[in-house]
Amino acid sequence: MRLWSPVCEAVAALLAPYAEVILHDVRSDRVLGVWNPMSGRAPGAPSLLGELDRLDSSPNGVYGPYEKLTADGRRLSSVSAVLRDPDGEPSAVLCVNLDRTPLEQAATLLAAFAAPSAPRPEALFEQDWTDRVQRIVGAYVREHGRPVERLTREDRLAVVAELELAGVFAVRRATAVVARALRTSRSTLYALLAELRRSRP
Amino acid sequence: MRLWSPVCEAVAALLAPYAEVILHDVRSDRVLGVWNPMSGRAPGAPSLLGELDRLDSSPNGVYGPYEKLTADGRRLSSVSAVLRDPDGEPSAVLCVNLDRTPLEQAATLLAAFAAPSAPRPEALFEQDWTDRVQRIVGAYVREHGRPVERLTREDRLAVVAELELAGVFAVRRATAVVARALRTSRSTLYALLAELRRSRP
DNA sequence: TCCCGTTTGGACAGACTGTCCGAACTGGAC
DNA sequence: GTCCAGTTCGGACAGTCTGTCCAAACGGGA
Repeated sequence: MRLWSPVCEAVAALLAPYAEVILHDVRSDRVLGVWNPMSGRAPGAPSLLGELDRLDSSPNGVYGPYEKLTADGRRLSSVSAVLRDPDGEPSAVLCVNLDRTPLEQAATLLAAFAAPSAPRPEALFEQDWTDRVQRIVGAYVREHGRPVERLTREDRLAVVAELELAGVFAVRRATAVVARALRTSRSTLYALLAELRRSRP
Repeated sequence: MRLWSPVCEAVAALLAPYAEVILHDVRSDRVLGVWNPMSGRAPGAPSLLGELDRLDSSPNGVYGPYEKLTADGRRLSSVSAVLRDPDGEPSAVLCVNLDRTPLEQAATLLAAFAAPSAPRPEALFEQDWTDRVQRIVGAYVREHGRPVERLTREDRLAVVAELELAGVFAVRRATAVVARALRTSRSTLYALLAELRRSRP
């Protein structure tokens, strides 16, 4: 698939130094090549393309852009494209990761000039998120007339879905709190969560 | 200080099995005794009473109740009392930790009866909290007319204080994002954070 | 009673957090 | 220009938290 290399190189050069281009092999699920490496991945590494399942679900084979968060705190905008053989079979996946943080920082910088000393209402973050958990669980219980300890697997799955949707699991130590609120074990909670994210990642 | 043991035992018995009573020795900063152990601490263990500094700052020697969160997700209401020698010298600290989760669960259970199928508007959690970080930083920059990379130590300290107040650091992976937004290193961010929490814990 | 799907605690690897350190850097004072 | 105190930085580290896996226990039908 060295066929695609020039394309990758061109894209990488165009967007350097803020974009990384990765070419994945569909067959072996491995990284074929990386241009402008940022994420630390190298050729030969497993692709970890959970997305491959979904790749057939887009009409034009292009996915994203969607947001990623790297370990060191950069925000990436990421797009993928399925590359096909002449016979139409998917053979490779091209991913471009663009680091948004420099742009954002430039934006805040410019904003400093543009805006004339704005007031700062800055609504606070949800402080007592454990209450939130309790309330979401409570609401479900109420609607279904079943006390927490008698919820079925499906019930809990639904509640976990709601909590996930509400972004609860982005909070530190949330799983312990949720598991306890749901009267279940850490193990089971993770199982539910995995099941959930399998169906809608 | 076995003088206080009966008191501890009585309190523990009264509130069992949802309360833990810990008696600390001020002199050695160690745990003298534990009744109804819940937190896994045992006599002889270091008290880790950072609170000792503040103990003199309350008129009656009673602190709390304030909220704690245990590793396994229980919410505790916690109160402390400074016990004094006949000569008025602080000699021990009595801590009572009451597990609130059973009560809360009972409350949600009862709510299921009391409330007639409420609607569920349930405002969502802050989804894109990284934007929030950018905005808070941006607002500060704007107000002080200094671009991010030229903020002084004091500036950053102030921004971190705001972010902390906004609960940002309760979110997973927040430090990396903040460090990057503040154009500083992880190390320095933690230093600022430590300095901050030292002054107002 | 047996069976099958579910739940659980425990073990585990890996990620994340927070601390510490020596080295490098910075901006004044001299 | 040199020196110094204060600050920042990257790397190393221990400890915690996350998420996965497993074998054993459980539970409710057939």
